[in-house]
Amino acid sequence: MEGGGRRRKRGKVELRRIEDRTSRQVRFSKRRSGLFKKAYELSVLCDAQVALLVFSPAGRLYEFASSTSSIDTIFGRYWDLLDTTIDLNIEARESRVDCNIQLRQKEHSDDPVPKINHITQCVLESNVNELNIAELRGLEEAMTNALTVVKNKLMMKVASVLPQSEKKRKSCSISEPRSGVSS
Amino acid sequence: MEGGGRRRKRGKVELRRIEDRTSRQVRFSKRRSGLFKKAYELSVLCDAQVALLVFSPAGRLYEFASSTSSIDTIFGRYWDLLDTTIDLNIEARESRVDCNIQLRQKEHSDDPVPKINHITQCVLESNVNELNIAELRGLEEAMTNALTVVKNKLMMKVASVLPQSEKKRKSCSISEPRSGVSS
DNA sequence: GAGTCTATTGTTAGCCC
DNA sequence: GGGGCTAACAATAGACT
Repeated sequence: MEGGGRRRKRGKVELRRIEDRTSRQVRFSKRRSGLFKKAYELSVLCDAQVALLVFSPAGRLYEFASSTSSIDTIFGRYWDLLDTTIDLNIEARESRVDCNIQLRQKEHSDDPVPKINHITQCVLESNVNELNIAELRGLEEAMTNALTVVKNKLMMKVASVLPQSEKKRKSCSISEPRSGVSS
Repeated sequence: MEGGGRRRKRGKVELRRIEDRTSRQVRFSKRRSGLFKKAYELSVLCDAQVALLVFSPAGRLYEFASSTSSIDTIFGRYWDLLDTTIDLNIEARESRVDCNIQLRQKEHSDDPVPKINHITQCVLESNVNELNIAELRGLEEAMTNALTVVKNKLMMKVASVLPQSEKKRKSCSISEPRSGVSS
């Protein structure tokens, strides 16, 4: 078996991106299956609701949801917990940009201890035309995050009023094409 | 070490719900941290986008998102792969709802500054959870437009400070990493 | 790519505090 | 609830098919 000496020397795993493309792909495949197995075990053993989304570097989607739920259900529950307030005040002519985005987790009935998940704050003060690069980056990121939240809220809201039979229909649309599951 | 005999006899893990409440809670806590660690390692080692949501039986939420993204972003990407036209369908059904935010937006489509100003009117102090579908759609569009303006400003700003020889290259964006393993 | 093998590292069950 | 300990299991890196 071993032929010419020991076959390997593993060494501890360094926690950084694997540079070699092939090796990274192999690692991804193996660790992904391990991760999904762990997620499954947690959901069964401990009766937990688990939703897991993984996009490979190539853009392929892998998903898991604990058996009693769907991904949409679990993420919807997540969003229901977020008490989202977006206070976006931009007055370009007044030379002032003020962007404040907060995502808070509401109290859960079973758990009286409120937990703050995210507090993203971006307060910039100047004309949008006079913002420096760092400020523009901050504003861009804050607005991107806020926009994503709005989109997701919208989707959940829309889905909640659609007939069940239409919720999962994938159809052509005006959205730009994306890379995705090709299988 | 073994003192008065061996301390335990583990046996293989049975894949079924742990009945004892305390034991299940302890298992959940330990396995959850293990799962999140695995998710983190996968995202770093293999450069994958990972979103993980776990609800404990008690209803407490635990979440993880790979450092370059947020849960909202990753789930939005997931949704984009599946349900790109739901909002269009519902728009037709709900067309009787007045989308005045959207309409006002379009009046100024040639001038970015008034666009941004309109966000003030649309979003100021609004609670996203309480918006209806039409309002969410208007908000989405307004924010998308404003974000485009910010991105363009940023691009121009970056170009203006680049050395002449690099101006023709598309500049890479430097986004700072976020918190890694959430616990 | 995916599957097999095995030495090695990594995880965790059952205790304790 | 959380943290530490250690032995018993489990996951997996590297090599090969």
